[in-house]
Amino acid sequence: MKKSDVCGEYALHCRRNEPALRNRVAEASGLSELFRALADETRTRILYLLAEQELCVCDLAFLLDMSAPAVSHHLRLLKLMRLVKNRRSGKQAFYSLADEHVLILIRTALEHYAEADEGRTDNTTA
Amino acid sequence: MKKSDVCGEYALHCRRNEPALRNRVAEASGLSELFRALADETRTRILYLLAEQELCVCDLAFLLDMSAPAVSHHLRLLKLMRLVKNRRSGKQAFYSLADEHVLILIRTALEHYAEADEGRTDNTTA
DNA sequence: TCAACGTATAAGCATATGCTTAATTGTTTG
DNA sequence: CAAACAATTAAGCATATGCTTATACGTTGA
Repeated sequence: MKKSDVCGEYALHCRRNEPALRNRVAEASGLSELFRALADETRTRILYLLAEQELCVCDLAFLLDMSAPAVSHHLRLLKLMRLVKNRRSGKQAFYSLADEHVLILIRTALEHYAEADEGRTDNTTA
Repeated sequence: MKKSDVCGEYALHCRRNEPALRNRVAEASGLSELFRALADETRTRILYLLAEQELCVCDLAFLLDMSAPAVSHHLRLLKLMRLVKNRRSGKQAFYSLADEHVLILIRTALEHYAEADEGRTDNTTA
């Protein structure tokens, strides 16, 4: 895309603050990676379950009514993003939350969700 | 999937706490929807930019070096999730953050990211 | 009212994501 | 060592997501 295609290249409101804004773009780099790990219903369920107590793969498979491979697959991603940690005890692998950031994220999301629903009384608009 | 496939159906650690855990599964419903809105690099960039100042579509298109339709498409989703709001001024539509939840989410994610990177000194493990 | 411009929507395509089944690894126990 | 079991990994397929281009909408100003 050519920059000249937008807004005639002169009437931009961002121009006077452009350096700061460019910084923002750079700083946000990689941010979505973490959110992508949270962007799946199964994974948020897993995290919220682990917030209650440590669980093994088969526990999760049972509670979520899913196959063990599917759960394992999700846990792998969550571990990669440092959202969960695990310890092995014999044949089983017990997973738990890696830190409290996950809780903050989930709690904030729930809050937002609640407030967003309030505002949705006039939901006829697009 | 049959429940009897997992862990022999008797040795589950979650059984004594099953009601609470089932509750968790239910409560987490819809949580991922919000995170999905944040699970895209372009959208996190947009939000982080709007955290700096109000901007119109063409500003964003310029700063992100993207087509206006693409930006508009993302803004639509963000608005739907109540993450941004907009006002019109003439031909232009100015977007800004809807509330402070977004900032908390982004800030927490950045924190987590920083700490996760620290722990990544021994990155030979899986 | 017509042309120009900023924004929004629609259709179509390429890639990404998540599940399933099947096979593999690793640990315990006979 | 062999069998059983929990977990993981791999391959394959269906769906979802994000971009592009083209088109439509809405406001401004001659």
